[in-house]
Amino acid sequence: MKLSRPRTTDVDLAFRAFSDRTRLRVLHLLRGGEVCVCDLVKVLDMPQPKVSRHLAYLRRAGLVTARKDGYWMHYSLAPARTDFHKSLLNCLACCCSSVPELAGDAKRLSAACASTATCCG
Amino acid sequence: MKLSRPRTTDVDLAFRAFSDRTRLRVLHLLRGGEVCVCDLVKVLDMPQPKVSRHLAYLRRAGLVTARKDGYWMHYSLAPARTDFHKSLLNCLACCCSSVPELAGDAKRLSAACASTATCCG
DNA sequence: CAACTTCATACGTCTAAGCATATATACTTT
DNA sequence: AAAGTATATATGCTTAGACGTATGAAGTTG
Repeated sequence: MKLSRPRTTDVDLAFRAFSDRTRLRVLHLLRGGEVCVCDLVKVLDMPQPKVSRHLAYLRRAGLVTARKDGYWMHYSLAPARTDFHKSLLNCLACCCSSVPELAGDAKRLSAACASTATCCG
Repeated sequence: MKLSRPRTTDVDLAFRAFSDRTRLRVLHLLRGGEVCVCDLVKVLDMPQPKVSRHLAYLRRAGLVTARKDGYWMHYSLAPARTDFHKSLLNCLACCCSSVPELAGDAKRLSAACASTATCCG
């Protein structure tokens, strides 16, 4: 007989989502409003499939929502429905100074969105 | 040349700590005050080395502190020094209803501490 | 419709991490 | 000091998950 492992809850999914550096960076970038995948790829300087894979995880965990617009897929933070979700987003707001990449990410995102060579421009 | 991976931060350690069901249960049990390892073992009904291993993780992540008293090692939640840490503990408080084991754990802990066959008694 | 762009997913590989078991350490009691 | 209790760690195994690469699907433009 196989040992029954505990059912995976939203809480598990959420904490696991936050425990990967790439996903944490994505979530942090989305705090300023929706961003399309191509801009995330530019800002994070990572292969597109890697970014998409992490976005899929965040979607499954209910942490982000996607909106399709022509070529582009825009992602945003899902509105917090529970107190737990709110606290989690609060953690996100608090960890800027402790995670080295976050400041640079925010800067590069503004730059990318200001440029004309982007879906935002 | 090897690809340099990002340095692991306290934030990473903390989120990873919370993303394991066993550690989440331990942290939740400690919310009521310090608990010794043998009681955690009873309440969680897990092999002692497993519990100790997770406690070691939580100690390294700065989330719990240990106090030795004769036979027994008492663990408690580390006081939150940062806003991030506070938010994280707040998540812990919010997720009771979403994680099925937590309610039963709390009950079994009271029972264990009320019994005479324990270090608390 | 053919070429091109954006994004998602499938596949195989490799590493991180959880587990059970065995063993070591620290302390107490006799 | 010998036996017993509580806790920590070491070892080997197994699985989850992150990665790069290749490919597929959806939409746009000429």
